[in-house]
Amino acid sequence: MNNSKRAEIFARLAASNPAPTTELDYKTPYQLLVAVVLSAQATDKGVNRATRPLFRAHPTPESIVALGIEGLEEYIQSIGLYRTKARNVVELSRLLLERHGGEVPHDREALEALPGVGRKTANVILNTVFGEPTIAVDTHIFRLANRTGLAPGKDVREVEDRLNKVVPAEYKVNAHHWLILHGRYICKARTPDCPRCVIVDLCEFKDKTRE
DNA sequence: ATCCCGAGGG
DNA sequence: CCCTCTGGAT
Repeated sequence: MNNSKRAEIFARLAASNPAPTTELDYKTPYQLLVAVVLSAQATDKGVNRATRPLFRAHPTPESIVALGIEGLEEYIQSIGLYRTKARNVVELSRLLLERHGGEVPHDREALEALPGVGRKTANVILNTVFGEPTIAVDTHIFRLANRTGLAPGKDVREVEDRLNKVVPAEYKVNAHHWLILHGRYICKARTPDCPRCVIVDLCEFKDKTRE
């Protein structure tokens, strides 16, 4: 796929998507960090259902640490991987207080040093909280990038590197949100909604119904 | 490569 | 019933 085609794809995604936003409910950078950690292998709806009452009762790292692992498990039991996540979130909150004054650090190394936080989560925070031009490649974006031919790669890191080379400068900060929304609602895993897709004509996948 | 883990979609 | 969901750590 050539670059003018790619530029056209980003232009259309920009035009067809609403203002960039996450679908996770949160009020502070800390809450976003917790919500993203909880979202691993879980749906955003499920995460929001759990975090709404959680954040109402325990909005801060101090409060989550006080709540403790077992207490947190009760809030997030309906999410997959809840034991690991409860441990990670309480420990992560403790480390935030210990190392960063309870604030979410604007620093990739510091973020990835927190339990439960890997490259993908760090990229979401850097982009959404700090406005950096990072692209967090999740399952949606990985599928979209490969399927369409936009930025094919064998693993998540390769797709991320290719996307970073290919995204036009003016879309760097918002590209992540448009890509993920398109992957989630249009270029769906099982049943892609090609009739409603604004880039079908540029897509290498358009005639197939399955990968 | 495998485990952690449960809910909901198709 | 099988698969997927905004992964990360071992």
